[in-house]
Amino acid sequence: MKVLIGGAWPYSNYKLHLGHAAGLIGGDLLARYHRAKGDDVIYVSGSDCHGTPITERAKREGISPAEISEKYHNSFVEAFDALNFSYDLYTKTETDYHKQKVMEIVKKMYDNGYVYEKTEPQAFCPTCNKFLADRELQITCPNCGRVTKCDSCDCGYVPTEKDQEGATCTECGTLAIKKDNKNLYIALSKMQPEIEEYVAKNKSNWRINAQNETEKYLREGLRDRAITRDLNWGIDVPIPGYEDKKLYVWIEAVLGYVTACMRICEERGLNWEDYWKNPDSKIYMVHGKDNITFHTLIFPGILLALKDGMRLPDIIVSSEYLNFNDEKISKSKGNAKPVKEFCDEYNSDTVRFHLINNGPEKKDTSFNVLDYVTVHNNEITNKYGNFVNRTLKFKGISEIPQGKMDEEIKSLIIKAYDEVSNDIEKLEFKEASSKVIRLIEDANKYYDDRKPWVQFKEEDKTEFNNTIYTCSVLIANISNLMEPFMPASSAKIREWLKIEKATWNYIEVTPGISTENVDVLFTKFDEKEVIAKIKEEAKEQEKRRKEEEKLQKEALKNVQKEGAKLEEITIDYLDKVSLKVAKILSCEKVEGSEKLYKLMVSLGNEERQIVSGLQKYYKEEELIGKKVVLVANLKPAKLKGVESNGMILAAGDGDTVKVLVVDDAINEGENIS
RNA sequence: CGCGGGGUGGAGCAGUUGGCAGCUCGUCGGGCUCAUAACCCGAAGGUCGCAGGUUCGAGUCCUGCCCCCGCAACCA
Repeated sequence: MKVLIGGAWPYSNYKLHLGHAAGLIGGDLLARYHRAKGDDVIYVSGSDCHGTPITERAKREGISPAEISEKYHNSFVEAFDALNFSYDLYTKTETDYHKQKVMEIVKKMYDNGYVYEKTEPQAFCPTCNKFLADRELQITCPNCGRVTKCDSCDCGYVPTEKDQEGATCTECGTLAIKKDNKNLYIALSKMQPEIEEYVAKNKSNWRINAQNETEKYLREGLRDRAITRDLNWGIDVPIPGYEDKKLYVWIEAVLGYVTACMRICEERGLNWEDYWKNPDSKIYMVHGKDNITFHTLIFPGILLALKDGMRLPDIIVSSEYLNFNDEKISKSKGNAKPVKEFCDEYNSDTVRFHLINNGPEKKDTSFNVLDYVTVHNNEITNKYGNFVNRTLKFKGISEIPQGKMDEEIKSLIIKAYDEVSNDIEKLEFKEASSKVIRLIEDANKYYDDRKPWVQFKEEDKTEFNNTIYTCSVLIANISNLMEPFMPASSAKIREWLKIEKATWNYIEVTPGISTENVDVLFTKFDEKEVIAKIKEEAKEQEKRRKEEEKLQKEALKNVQKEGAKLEEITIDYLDKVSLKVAKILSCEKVEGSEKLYKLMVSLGNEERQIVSGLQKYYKEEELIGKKVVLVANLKPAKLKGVESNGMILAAGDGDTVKVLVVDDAINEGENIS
């Protein structure tokens, strides 16, 4: 059978962390499993190199987007190597091959009438002279009051269309305006019936989350989506009139599954259509839950729009999210553990195992370093590693003896192949890995029941030989069964037992093979050291977090300071601000605050309560009687639980701050303009 | 009422079509000595978030409530 496995294309804007690996490891597991079964497997992925976040990062770091994406592409390659991923091709979207093929495909969609042009108003920055994506627009979050980008706020709020009023350009701070913009759209709505049919036919082979998420969007009705973006970094739009735009990353990145397959087939003299247009092939897509609809709706939509018999993904392996030490993995928390570093520090085989056995298959799970170490020490090293060692390094033997295989154990092994197979094909990888561990437990039980250390001392060594031979056969087969989960240790065993390659069927070993070279499979970690290390890291993380916060605060201050200077505003903008002369009538400290004063001010015909942070700079009596400038139409706010209905203007550098005092000749309540 | 997932012995989880509540770690007791103080056997420990309902029988189905978490389309 032909099997194509597409691992999600990581976005080359950060280092690959354990959360990403948890979502992708299933792909390698499937690839190794199908190869062992003798299927023709092509397993592809690559780095997603284009899109806005990369251009932003490039600008920030003062280098080109190409350099940024290349840097992270290389770090991905290292990370996947560290985890022993067995891609047939790991490429990137920034290759001429990919770009060329994508342009051909998009042209075809256009010619087939599934891509059309539409003009809609979009946010535009007059200063930068460009259209802005949501993430390039900045507003004050109506939910938490912090400055945020328009795609989503850290507090979890997602700004609506309406919140975008008054949004400014993140680049230069200019107020964004609406301007008509012409884009190409993919006509997903037109393909709804076909996509529905596809989903209905295949969803039973998908993880539940993919089924639910996909059906939700189908119920709401598919919307056509823009496939072009106002960027200068990406793949050219192969349609005249779009020379200043690029293709949307999600459209071209998912096509990577096709272009990468084409390319590796070309290299190996195979026909890519055997995988993509063959009714008997099988296509797996492996990714995290945030990727679901791109793989179950948009990608099938693209393939359908080609109208040339492309096979749609059969099996969707979408995982939930992995937390790290019970915290959500995030850059701001600084706990995004890079895969490469973690594998170097610990053991890549058992990291893989833990990512699978404790993986976010059906719901979010947490990767806890201490749990990992427990699994590495107790489950893997003690049960598996020690079984190998107590068998092949039995005191007094130097080769695998001639013996008779225990029939009961043999049938147990054959059953294990069946069951593990079954679980893997049902996408229940956790259960599959547990079944292998159970076989190892049975192996240890068998060993203990047979008591080879007693048999060894008897005159007739036949029973002893049978025991050790049976256990050696167990080891050989366990190495096969473990191949999808822990390939490095399986490869070691194959080398010791002179087994050519991993296969998915019962095998026996050749008696007489020397066990001289056999070494320990896994070494344990010292739990105390690990705990100390975790504490140390937590400390550093906290430190980094604080520094980060400080930097952010300062940056924000600077933006606020310079923002007014940089941004030119019109007179009507100023008219929105009501400045009035106010006389301070009374002043007292706000209870429990070292900064705040509660003031009563007079505006002539009304009195107001204002809370102001002047405690450090004035004594109460110094303020009373002063005529100051008040922002009178500021939205009321509660500071330390005390309501404030305005803001007194002051200036200073932080050490000395003085309020702006108005000439005594001006009456309180007068407008300032 | 935006959508979805979850709440099961100290910890982390499994429980498919309703039929005596399981697994791993940890704890306690025992055995063994080939092995990386490892392996094997046994025990303690849960009113399955709360309340109600359907049923001969509910962790499992229905209703209401409480709590935690994730996602929310021009953002990878």
